[in-house]
Amino acid sequence: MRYNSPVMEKILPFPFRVSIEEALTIQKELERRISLHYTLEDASVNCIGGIDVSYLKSGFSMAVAVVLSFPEFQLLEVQVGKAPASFPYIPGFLSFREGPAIEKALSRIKKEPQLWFFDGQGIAHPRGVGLASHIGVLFDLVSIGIAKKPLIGEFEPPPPEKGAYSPLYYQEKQVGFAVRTRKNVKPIYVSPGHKISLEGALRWALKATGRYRLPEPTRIAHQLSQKLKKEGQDLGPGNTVF
DNA sequence: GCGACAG
DNA sequence: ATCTTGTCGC
Repeated sequence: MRYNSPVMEKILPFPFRVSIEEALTIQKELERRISLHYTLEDASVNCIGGIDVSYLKSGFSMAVAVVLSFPEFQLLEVQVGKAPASFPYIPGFLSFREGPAIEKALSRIKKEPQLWFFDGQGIAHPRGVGLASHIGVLFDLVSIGIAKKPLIGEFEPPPPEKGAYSPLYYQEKQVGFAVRTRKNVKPIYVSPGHKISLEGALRWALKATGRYRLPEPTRIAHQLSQKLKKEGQDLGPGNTVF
């Protein structure tokens, strides 16, 4: 796992530890590098990844990255990354709070999934660069944003049937979809992160969904994240920044 | 100014 | 996200 060098030339050496002003500049730089072109070869996708972040009493954030086989959804790899949660949570700047831990977890992944799922927005963001897009461009990954709640935009509630969806618009443009992954259950908000199209993101979000509201990658990552935290995993595969 | 506001 | 138990319903 390495940084997308062209991007890093612009935002090294501290991609996440920045001021709001610098964060805005970085987001602008990353946004222009987002690709919404679908390049995945569906038949060759046999591995998908998911990342979720939880917070520890210690003030650290812990990111859990999981790799699942596709379409079996068997757990193939788990990596953990911890870092001080120094940047505060500010809607529109989540990447800067969770980025450090995510970078740690991603850097330890050995098996490379063809597609990554993030718990947050992709391009459905005030400046078009949500968590999935931000990390996607930074690490040159194909990514999709899977959010449990909308951040921006307008949409009509999709029909209460499993698989139903409606477009999510923001400033005249479609930036994602409100998707009903289960009958009579609240929808999730799907938007492309990087190197994938709107339709591709929608299709893969549904293909990666099993019997639960959330797609398997982020669902499993979240489940493990909560489990590891509860068991006080201050040891294990995860180390610390600094 | 008021309300909204991923995790 | 996090603080927190049981409980109603598909």
